[in-house]
Amino acid sequence: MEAGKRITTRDIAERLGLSVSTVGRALAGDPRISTETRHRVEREAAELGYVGNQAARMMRGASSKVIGLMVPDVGNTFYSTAAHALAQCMSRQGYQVMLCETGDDRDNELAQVRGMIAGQVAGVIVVPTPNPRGETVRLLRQVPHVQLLRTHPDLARQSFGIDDRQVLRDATRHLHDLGHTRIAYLGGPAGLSTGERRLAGYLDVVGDRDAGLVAHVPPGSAEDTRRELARLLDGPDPPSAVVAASVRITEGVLEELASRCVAVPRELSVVGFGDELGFGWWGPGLTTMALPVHEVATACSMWLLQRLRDGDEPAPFVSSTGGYLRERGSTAPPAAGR
Amino acid sequence: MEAGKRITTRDIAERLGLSVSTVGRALAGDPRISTETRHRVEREAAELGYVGNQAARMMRGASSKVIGLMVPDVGNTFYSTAAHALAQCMSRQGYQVMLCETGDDRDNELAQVRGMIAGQVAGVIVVPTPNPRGETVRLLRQVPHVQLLRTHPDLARQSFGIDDRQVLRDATRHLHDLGHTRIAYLGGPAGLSTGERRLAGYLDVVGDRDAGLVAHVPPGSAEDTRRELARLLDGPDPPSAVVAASVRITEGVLEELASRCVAVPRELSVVGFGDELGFGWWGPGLTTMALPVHEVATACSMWLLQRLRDGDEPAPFVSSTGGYLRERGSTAPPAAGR
DNA sequence: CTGAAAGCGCTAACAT
DNA sequence: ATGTTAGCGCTTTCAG
Repeated sequence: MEAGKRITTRDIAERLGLSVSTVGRALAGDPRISTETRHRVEREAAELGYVGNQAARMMRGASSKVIGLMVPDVGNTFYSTAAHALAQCMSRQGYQVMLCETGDDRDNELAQVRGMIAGQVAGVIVVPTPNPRGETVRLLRQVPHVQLLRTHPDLARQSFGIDDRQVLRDATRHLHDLGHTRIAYLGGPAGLSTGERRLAGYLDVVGDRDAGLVAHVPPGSAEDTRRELARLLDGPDPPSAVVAASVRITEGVLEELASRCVAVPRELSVVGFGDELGFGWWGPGLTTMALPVHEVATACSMWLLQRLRDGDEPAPFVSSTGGYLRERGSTAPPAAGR
Repeated sequence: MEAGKRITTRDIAERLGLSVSTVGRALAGDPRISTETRHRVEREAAELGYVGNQAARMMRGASSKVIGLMVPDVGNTFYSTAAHALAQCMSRQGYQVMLCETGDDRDNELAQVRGMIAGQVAGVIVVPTPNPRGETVRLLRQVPHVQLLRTHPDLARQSFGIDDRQVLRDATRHLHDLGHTRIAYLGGPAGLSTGERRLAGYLDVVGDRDAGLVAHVPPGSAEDTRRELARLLDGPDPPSAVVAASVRITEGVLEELASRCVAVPRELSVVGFGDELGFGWWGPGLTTMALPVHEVATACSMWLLQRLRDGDEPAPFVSSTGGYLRERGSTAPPAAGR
């Protein structure tokens, strides 16, 4: 299938009876090279399909034009949206994206970081796992990086995220304002920076009153979400409303409610997290918090690229963008009987 | 933020009073090195946070442990599903994924290929654009690669895809068997290998009878799909059923039908392409063709990794996996009046 | 304007 | 069991 050997500057030099340095200079557009020689070189290079060897350039200290992106799972639209935004920004500026999935596992995360460092990435955009290994932190510190969506205190002091607390506060307040007093919260496992802020936003509105209605769902499986929701609904004194605190959890909630044929919003009001495609079709239309993931990811990559260009030590910087409520049909005042 | 200098074998060697080759051999687990020395080296390496320089290794002929993945758009769940499958396979085998978006633009595609070749990827998994540039083809041929989901005749003779023709034949037959005689087809632009096969599958069932009901939608925008569908529905003698021939088009169809409040399946039956999250929630539940994208992508990456391991020239090989009909509520026999 | 040579970090052949 | 040397492809002095 492939021709094995790659064309090098030396191939071009020999074929033209020049030295490698002349060829190299011509290709680099060095003004000292005569226009005619430069053209000959360029033509030959195009002819042979020459592509420079990035590894060799990097050994000479060139930066790599590769940005590492570490996300828990690109299968999750939350992160594939971010990956898409990044890929666009990066390619526009001549950078490439090295995609790494951590699966939210710290050892996996470390292995991936090792790979990126070994591959000499120019910078890293990381959605850190809840509790990264010390070595992961040390390695990441060797390279310009920025945190996306989640933050861990030991990593870069620069981060771009969603204002998780505001998002959940607004979601919860919407239900509160409708008159709900038993609002259940379905969130991710404890220990995640975002999870804590989302819970705080919820508690901002309900106080400690509904502590019994807070459920922490293990990550990953939709089944867990469905089970937790079922537990809440089947328990004594069930909630009249539910807020979901992640995209995955929202999906699980929607599936469970659809399969149980719960009458939304008559029996139960629901507010989702994120506005994925299809949320508008669900039942009466899902009222949900729309999140600017694409915009945040774009800003994040712009910032990193700029920082790579400047080269200087950046000041601590935390960007936190809010979401907004998109009202559809899944919320209403609680039924009279409750 | 970062400590600038990376630790090299030489740093370790100097600190331990050894030569670089001894250090290199110790790190590589060469049996000639005494266990004690090896331990000293390993400890020091761990201490300093040594990570080998992949660029230097590659200059010595080592392969890069990086697989390039070229897709039109990771924002499309069709491809993010594939990316997820790949990332999992690859990381399990110690490989990394370089993610490239072509945006279905051939010049962009060429630029991305250049970047991958320059970066010395070990192999490439490509979803080719409809009409790649000659240079793109020449460059890809220099490196082990395989085609995913789409195929272009000038690229690798190895490909993993969906049996597009069967998928659309089954979708259309389902409507035909229900008694529909005016079945509209909404597909991608002409020129794409998959588009032609999907259209062929449709025509296998309807013959040339419904040629007036075939609409080609430009890629990318949901608006185009909605407009084409509107044109068909508002035209004289409108269809009693619609088949969609891509995920994006399916999404556009669902949005348009929802916003028009078309009574599905009473006024119009619909069969979708792919079974994305939320398709089951839409209206009466979307009857659709479920596609094994994850499985196909997994098989594809396994094959490529195996091929890299073997090193030998592979035989032409085309894998084409079928989909199956998932019946939900959006299809029914045509209304009496039609 | 162009050529010769050194060196980036690593490994493999060739010495001890 | 360890050290020395050469060279991968490229850029960058330093010499013409």
